[in-house]
Amino acid sequence: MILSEIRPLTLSGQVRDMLRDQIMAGKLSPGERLTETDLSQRLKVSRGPLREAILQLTEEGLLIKKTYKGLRVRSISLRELEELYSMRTTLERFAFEEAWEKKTDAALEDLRTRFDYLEQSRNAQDISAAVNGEIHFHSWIYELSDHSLLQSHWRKLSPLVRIYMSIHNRQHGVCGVFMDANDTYLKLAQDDNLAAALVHIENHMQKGLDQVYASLEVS
Amino acid sequence: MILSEIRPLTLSGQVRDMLRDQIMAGKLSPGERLTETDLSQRLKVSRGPLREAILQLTEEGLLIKKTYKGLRVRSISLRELEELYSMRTTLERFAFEEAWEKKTDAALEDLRTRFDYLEQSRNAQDISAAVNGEIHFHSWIYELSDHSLLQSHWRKLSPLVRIYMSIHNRQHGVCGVFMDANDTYLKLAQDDNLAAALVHIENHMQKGLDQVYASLEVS
DNA sequence: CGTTTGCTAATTGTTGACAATTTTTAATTT
DNA sequence: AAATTAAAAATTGTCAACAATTAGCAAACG
Repeated sequence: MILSEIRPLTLSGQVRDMLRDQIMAGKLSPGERLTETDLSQRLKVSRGPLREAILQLTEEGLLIKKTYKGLRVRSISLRELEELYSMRTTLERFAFEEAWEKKTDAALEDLRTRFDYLEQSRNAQDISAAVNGEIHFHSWIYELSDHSLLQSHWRKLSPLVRIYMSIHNRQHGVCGVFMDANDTYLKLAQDDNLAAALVHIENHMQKGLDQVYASLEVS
Repeated sequence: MILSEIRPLTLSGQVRDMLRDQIMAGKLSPGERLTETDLSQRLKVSRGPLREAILQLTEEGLLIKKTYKGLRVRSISLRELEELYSMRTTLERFAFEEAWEKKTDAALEDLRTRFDYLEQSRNAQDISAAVNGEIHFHSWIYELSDHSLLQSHWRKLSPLVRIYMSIHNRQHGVCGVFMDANDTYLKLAQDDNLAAALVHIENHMQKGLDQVYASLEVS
């Protein structure tokens, strides 16, 4: 008999996950002001656990909180977007360096599975699933790195990536940012050339930024 | 008239800072179990703000919290230490790349000031001040980078660096880990050779790790 | 004697009321 | 009428009591 540990789901944890999903899904739009009383009434939860959830989302960067002033949903400026790209490039290059020697056939099979899921969600035009798939696809290298500190920094960064993708996808359709780059990513991950993979990450990110600039000029 | 914004210091914020200081200073030893009731009585604060402080310190990695199980002060294993060094190398190299073009005479003067303060604390054998000085010295490049996302990741990492330094200094005296490397660091920061500086960071960190290994073999 | 079961004490999670602070609104003054 | 002040309404921060969960221990059972 195989049993895995059951970890109790605290109320504050459930609230945190719920709010995160809502923000990702764009139900709470960027810049929007939130009040604790309203949230606690709508969620049928007292303010204690709600405040704990809010605090965690603040640490993740999804909410902005000022003492006695209130709460706003994070919005991403162009400047912050540039920072997001450069930071992610740094972390993901490091992840590749750490993980490269740990690749196995099983791990590569795992990556292909994630890729297929992503493509499927894309074709189905399911924005939410596509964003999840994109994050899950790129999480692969971090998990493989087996570097828990790096993973915790990726967990800190990924919500911002998600929120940006959600915004972008809603504006430009689901086939937006990383349309074709991911199959190159998949190919290079399967190859045996670390240097080439590192270069691709750099290009991949730069391409994403360029698309953002382009979409800004149009609008 | 120049006035900076006054932000009210909430109770939870004060508790957070107080607890962080106590952990850094080693008043709460690694692995030690803490109970909320005891802390709230000793700090003369109700459990609400205390829990918020605890939550933040958990996010910083200084405390480990398990649902319904309790609270422990973080202890650093050798494995985690290796991760800490590699992660810090990655971030600090990135910070140098981002900040290199932004160096000014005033900024370099600032760095020298931080260096002097650090040396002074060292000579005075003031462990707490030396750790603060070390962090402040190395924070310089992150501040100069003007990259707020990078800075927030450094803020996440630095408490772990502090806690490690505290432990190490208490065991081996204040002149421990980075004794001579910092003046090289200072010299290279003032020079005009980015590549050399990047290499030094790598060496700097590796040297720190080697010292740890050496001290482990002795004990 | 070792194991299991049910109880008790201790600890964490949650709640609703209260205090401190800010924002809004209306009255007052110039 | 515009600007300033003062009361009020709304919102966030804090507290103390209550519920849920865990850990320790003793009695019951094999």
